[in-house]
This record gives sequence, C-alpha cells and structure tokens, in this order.
Amino acid sequence: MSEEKVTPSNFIRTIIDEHNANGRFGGKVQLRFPPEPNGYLHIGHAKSICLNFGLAADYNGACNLRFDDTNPVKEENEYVEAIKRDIRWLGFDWGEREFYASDYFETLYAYAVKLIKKGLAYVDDLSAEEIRAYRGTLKEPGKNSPYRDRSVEENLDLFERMRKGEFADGEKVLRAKIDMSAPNINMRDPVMYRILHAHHHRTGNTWCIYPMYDWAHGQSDSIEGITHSLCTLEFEDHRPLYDWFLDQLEIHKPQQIEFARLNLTYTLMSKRKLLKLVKEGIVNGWDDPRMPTIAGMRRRGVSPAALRNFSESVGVAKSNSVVDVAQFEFAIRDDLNKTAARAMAVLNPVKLIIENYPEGKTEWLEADNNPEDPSAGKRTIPFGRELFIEATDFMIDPPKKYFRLAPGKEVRLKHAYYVTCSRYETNEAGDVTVIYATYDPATRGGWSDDGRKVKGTLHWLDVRHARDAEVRLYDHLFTTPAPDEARDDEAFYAIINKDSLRVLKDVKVETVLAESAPGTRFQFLRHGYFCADSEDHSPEHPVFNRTVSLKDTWAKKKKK
RNA sequence: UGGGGCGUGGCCAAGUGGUUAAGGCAGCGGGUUUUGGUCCCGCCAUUCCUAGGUUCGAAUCCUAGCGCCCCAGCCA
Repeated sequence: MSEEKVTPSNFIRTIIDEHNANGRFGGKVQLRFPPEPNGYLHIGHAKSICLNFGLAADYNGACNLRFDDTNPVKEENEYVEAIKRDIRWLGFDWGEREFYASDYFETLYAYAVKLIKKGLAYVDDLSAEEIRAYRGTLKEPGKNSPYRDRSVEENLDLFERMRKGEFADGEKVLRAKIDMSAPNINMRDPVMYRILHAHHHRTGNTWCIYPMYDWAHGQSDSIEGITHSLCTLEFEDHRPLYDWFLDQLEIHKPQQIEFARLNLTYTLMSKRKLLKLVKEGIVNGWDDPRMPTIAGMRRRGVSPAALRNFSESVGVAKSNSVVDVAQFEFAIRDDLNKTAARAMAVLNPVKLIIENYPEGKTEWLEADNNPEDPSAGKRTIPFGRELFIEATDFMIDPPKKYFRLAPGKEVRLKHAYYVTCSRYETNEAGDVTVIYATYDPATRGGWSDDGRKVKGTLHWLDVRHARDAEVRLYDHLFTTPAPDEARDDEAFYAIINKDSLRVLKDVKVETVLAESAPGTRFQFLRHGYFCADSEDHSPEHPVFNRTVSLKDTWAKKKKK
C-alpha cells in the first residue's frame, strides 16, 4: 500500500529550497520551537510545533525545544513540564536538544558588554514613563535620553553594578544605541536589560538583571545555530532589530520567517484570556475538555494524529485568517473513524420489551468492533427480552421519512433482530415509559434474505447487562464565532456559552465501555466519538467525554 | 507618504506571464450501506480587492486607488 503523503508546498518551503540551492546555510536546516513557560500550549502552538518539527524531519534537519524563559515573574516549572508532556504526546521528539534562554544569560551578558565597548549600548537612568515619553509616537520621532552619551567606561561600570544588585528594580536599564528617530519604533534604542530582583525557576537568585525577549531571542537562535527562525507575523517589525544585533555582534545570523498564527472560530487563543478562564473557574483547569489547550484536547479525546493532520490541512501563509472549527472537527472524525472501536451506549434510556421473546433467555450475538478495520476483531454482546433503547429513537406520531421506531413500524436492532413496535405506555405527563415490540426470529444477526426493506437501525442494550455511566457532552465555550472580539469583561462574560457542558447521569453502556482504561477512545454507535475520562473514569463509575458528535444529516433535515 | 504586512469561492489555500484558476472544509444533489456514520459520484470562482495600463496572452508585470491586520511593555 503506497500511501504517498502529499505535502502541499508553502512559502517557507520555497525559501528553504532557495537557501539549499544557493548554499546559504550549506544545506543545513535547523529549527526550533521556542515557548515561554508561562502557560499551557494550545492548538495554535500545535500548528507551530507540527510546522517546525515537520519541516526539520522533511529536510533532514533537527528541531530544538527552547524555553524562552527571560521573564522570571511570569514563568514556572509547572509550565515547562506541561509543555514537554504536550509536545511528546503530539508525537515529537527533541532528543537531547532541550535548551533554555536562561542557559545563555552569561553569554548574553558578555555580548552586551561587547556592544557597550563598541559604543552601541548604554545605561539609562530614565524611568519607565520617561522612556515612553522620549520614544515619541508612531508618527513623530523620539528624542535622545540625556544619558545616551555616557562614556564606555561609565557604562561598563554601571552595567556591572546593575548585575551586582546595587540598584533597585526599575532604577536603570541597558539600552541599545541605535536611532531615536527611526520610523520603526523597535529601533528607537530598545531596552536590552531591566533590573528584576526576582527568583527565576532555573537560575534562582543568581541574576537580578534579565534580558528582554528582543535582546535574547535572536542571540539564542544564533548560539544554537538555527538556520530558519519561524515566528508569527507581529515579529516582522522586530526582524531589523534582531539582524542589527547579530550584525554588530558579528555572529551567526539565522533567517527569520514570519507566518500567520492559527485562529479558529468559536475559539479563544489568547494565553491571557485562557488564563482568565482558568483563574476564575469558568472552566475546570487548563485541561478542561472545553479548552483549546493541547491538554484539554487530549482529555477530551482528540488524537495526536487528528491534531497533526489538522495542522497540515490548514496550510501556512502570511494572511491573517480564521479557520472554521468544522475543519478541525472533520480532522478528528476522519482519524477516529479509522481507529476508534465501536460500542453501544444509550444516552437517554427507555425500555423496550420484546413480547414474543422468552423470559430469562440470553443470546450472545457477534458484533464488529470496527467496520472500517477488520483487524479490530469482534466481540459478543448479550441480548434478551428487556432492552434499553434511545428515547429519541421512538415517536408516537412520526413525520414522513422517519425511519426509526413508531407504532406498527419495523426497525433493525444492530447486530440482533428486526423488531416491530406493537404498543407503548405513557405516564400522566404523556412521556413514553415502555415500548413493546415483537421480534422476527428469522432475522438473527440483523438480516433477512427476503428482500424486506428496513431502513432504520437502532442501538440497544440488554437491561440485565447494561452498566450505568456518566457522560459529559461538550459544546463550544463561546456563543459567538469570534470570541476574541469581546473588548471588555462585560462583553466577555456575555458570550460565554452557559451550556458548554451538559452532564448525563443516567446513561447505560456496554461492559467493554465500563471496563475500558482511562483515556480510551470509542465511537458510541450513532452518537459520536467519546473518550473514557483520564481523571474520573473507573469501572465502578464510568465517565465519558464526548470528543465530537457524528455528522447528523437527519438532524439537519429536521431543521428545515 | 510614520513603519511593517496582507487582500484568490461561505472558511482555509495552491498558483511566480500561456492550466478549463489545484486541493481540503462547509453546502447542495444522487448512489452504496446492519451506524440517517463511513465510502462513492456529481454540482459549487468566465474570475483572482477596484480602476487603468503593458502584452498576441495577466491572479501573476506596471501605475493609482480601496480595504484589513500589526507596532508607541522595563511582556513574549
């Protein structure tokens, strides 16, 4: 079977091909995924991870994992562990190439000294507010700081004393001396170091000055010998600055390439807002199945392959875009259809009694585990006189083209028999409480040779063997396709979907489901894809999360 | 004329002067089906933000507009 993978071209591949052709990096392709350990990875990061690691694999290169941990007040070890777990789960391996920007603090310090000596950096005493005022505006140039022309010796002395801790937070900064009238604001003497008497998750208290991202990032890439430094669009304006640093330092210069970050409808991608959801208890943690985090999706039941295929399918380009979440759901179904074992679960049970079936009798019937994959094998399931079927699979007065159960109508019970509804009972409220039917013994296995047309097929469970379970139905967290457009808290709270989680407590499931290991993914026949919850599921108290429903053209027809 | 980017069907996205303007998602119609699932078939841009121009020939080149996104953290 030659399943040739067609990797669509994109502008990044074109650039790499050009470099390989003209020998810019000697044919070498070295990439990196550079997360800041200040939160959990989300599906947008997944796209970047797949891009970087995927490109490295395709070009016989390598991809480093580097934590950009230059801001101790926001970063924590919990996040680095979570990030590593997520990348591994996604299916990528960085081997020994695990790095931290904090590993380079000493080198970065030396680089800064080098710039000071070249007269290209200076210690500034201006306050944060003053620096902002001196920076000018988008349309007007800034003006030079009065401290801009300190001597190299004074700068060297002051910078050393900054490191030694002689100054308070915010008292001084080290700045690059470039051009306060540059049209690109990033070139107006950007801050390189700030004083922060803070504990760092890796370097502890050895530093009280920390490099700014803009000062650390390019040099970190350079130190690691990165050839192609992929980042998102908003850093396009920073590229001239990174190049300036590298040129002045006269060290290896990677090629930075910017691409558009992933946006999804009905999905929030801002780390700040996701943190808010977690902190305010709007969701149950970073791994809540409604979260777009990799951890949340894992818990929801999304497979790594689905995430990877999706990342591939959305492409890489420079235009801001918002991908329809339906495209993601397609990727999930597409993968799970091939890999998830089928089983029956009755979400809203109602009793079906087969009047002509012997009381007390049990038959064990054969069922395919996955019609898409014969190697998944078969299992046997018990059948008897009293069954549970889905309450929504019966209608007293059905509309045209309804091929489920109704008085006098015949349907197939999957893997079992044809049954015909004879009568039903209701309570005072008019709800159907019991349905009666007769079965045709000649249709064992759910088939007859007489050419009878039975359009409807229902799933069912033997009352005596059915196991109780809890099912959690998830929906979009937001009621609007563009939740990022909420400008303030009021608007934000207003668009939160109150029904994003619905818990079903009276669900009946097959034994295989109840006995499954946490994290196992299934297709609940005719319902959708579900996953045994990794935290709360046990054979004594089975809990399943709905990953995504099956497509439902009947529901669509009904709406019309 | 602050600087930097981007405009191809409802949503993504190939395309780099000569193709009937790929492909996927969504949608619609039909077939198969022991899941109203899957699968299969068909339909879905005479037109590429607009207007001019160059050319035998333009989504691709030129000119002028228009629209959208990003930048004034001692965040990343």
